[in-house]
Amino acid sequence: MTSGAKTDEQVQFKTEPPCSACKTLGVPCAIEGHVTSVRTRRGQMLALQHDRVDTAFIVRAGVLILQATFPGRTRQIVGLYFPGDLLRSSFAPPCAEATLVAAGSGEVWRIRADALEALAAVEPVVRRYLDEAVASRIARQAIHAVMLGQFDCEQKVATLLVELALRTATRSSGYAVFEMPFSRKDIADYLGLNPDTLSRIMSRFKSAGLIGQSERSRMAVRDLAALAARSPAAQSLIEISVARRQDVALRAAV
Amino acid sequence: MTSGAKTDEQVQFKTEPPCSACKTLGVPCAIEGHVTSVRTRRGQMLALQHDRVDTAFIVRAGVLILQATFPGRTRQIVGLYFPGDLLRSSFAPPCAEATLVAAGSGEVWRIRADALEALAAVEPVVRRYLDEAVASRIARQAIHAVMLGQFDCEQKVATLLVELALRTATRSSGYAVFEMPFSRKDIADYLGLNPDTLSRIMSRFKSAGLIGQSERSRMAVRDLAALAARSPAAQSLIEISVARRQDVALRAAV
DNA sequence: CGGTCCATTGACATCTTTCAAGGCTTGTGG
DNA sequence: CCACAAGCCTTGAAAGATGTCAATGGACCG
Repeated sequence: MTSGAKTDEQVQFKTEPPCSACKTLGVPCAIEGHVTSVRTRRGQMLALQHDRVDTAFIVRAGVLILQATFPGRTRQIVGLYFPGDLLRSSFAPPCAEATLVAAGSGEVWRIRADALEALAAVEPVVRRYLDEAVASRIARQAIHAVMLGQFDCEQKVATLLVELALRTATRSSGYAVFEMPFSRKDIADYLGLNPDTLSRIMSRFKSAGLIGQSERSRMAVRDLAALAARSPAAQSLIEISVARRQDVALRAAV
Repeated sequence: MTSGAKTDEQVQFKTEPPCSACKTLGVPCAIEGHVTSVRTRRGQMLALQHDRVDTAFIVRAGVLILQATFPGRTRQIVGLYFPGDLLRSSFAPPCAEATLVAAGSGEVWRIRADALEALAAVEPVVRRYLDEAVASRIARQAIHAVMLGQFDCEQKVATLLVELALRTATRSSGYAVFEMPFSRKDIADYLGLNPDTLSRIMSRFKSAGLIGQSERSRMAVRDLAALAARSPAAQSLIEISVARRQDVALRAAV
């Protein structure tokens, strides 16, 4: 690690036209000059506490997994962080072996939480970004909780597929195709199922024509509407997805 | 509702010695002059969006329940809010019939989110309170997610009892006694169980001597250590509880 | 005193996990 | 280029846990 964490005196007011990254992710470019950029590859662990201080991570590309393990139990993935999402080390529960792992190759910005706070104090755009990122995280965790507590296994899988499709899919000849940087075990640990059960559901979805044949690390959703019909949370996820895009468009227009 | 929401011009800088409420809950008293105080009684619903604007709630006494229901499923309680906790309407997932309900009698401060934000901009104490309240909420939701996804039903119940004991119990002759402002169904909906199963677990705990005979809306924990031993999350909850107290003590000392 | 709501408990059904075997994919080394 | 090994995924059968339904009992309220 050559660049190290930025210190407070480097934080200063900057006004620039929105860069392309701002337009697509909603992350204020004012932050860029103050971060350490980290490239990730599949399975790479990121230290949550850097130099023992509260640290913030902003996902630029790829997906981050925040997982927690309590003694005697298998791990639970408590959150998926997509491009534009923000994560702070203080989000991780104490005493829970919380770790942050890259699901696939990608890029992450790292910045000391106090430096980010200082930026937010002088840049209203940054403040708004922080507020929204945090509120949307809590709302999404709430959806995750409903899913874990109330959905049966088929609904859980449908919900995840809809979420991933809305987040990262590109359309190609009727299919919504997206990278699947998770192993079966990862998905199972996110949904609170076991891998065998998950495999059964996937097979069922395949034979029902909802998804295409899996090509290892890539997923092709054939009938997103039918999938959404099986997920009680679909409407909420769509709403969030729409809100995010409008929000980004709005910010880019400013 | 006679007082109505505070408007922006009412927000101004105030510096006072910490009041007793600050010392016990960690909520900066600078906020007090700008809030609408609401008294609650059991089952009372609080409108999440007041006058269609993002609203913040700060619990002063009692417990608030944030619940969400997706179409075709029973409700899930996604969070319990104890005295000192902060809640914003943007924390509720969209399209999910999210409602905020008082679990028992108590007091809640209500303030427009933008007014609170303006306060935080000029009062570092308020800013720090907001940051910590939000981070601790996310961390607690993560613990909730692990519980919902990985714990068996006995561990879930043990976890809730430990959490409530740490939050609100008073010791009396060896027992940790606390008010139980939740019905069996409330608890079941928080833990992702059904009420019948929950009842069985409670009976099992009673005959094992972990808890005393229930006296309707009051719980007496007989052997907190044994209960904690059955909850993989006990250590985390204790940690959070200790951190909160130290934090409050620290702030009161300033 | 009777009614209503909530909690408890048993019997049973269902869903999910567990365990084990086998197949497929991927990467490595000859 | 092929053979082989390792890991992951799939699938069946059986076991276990949890949910469902229904009956009963108790507390609170009018």
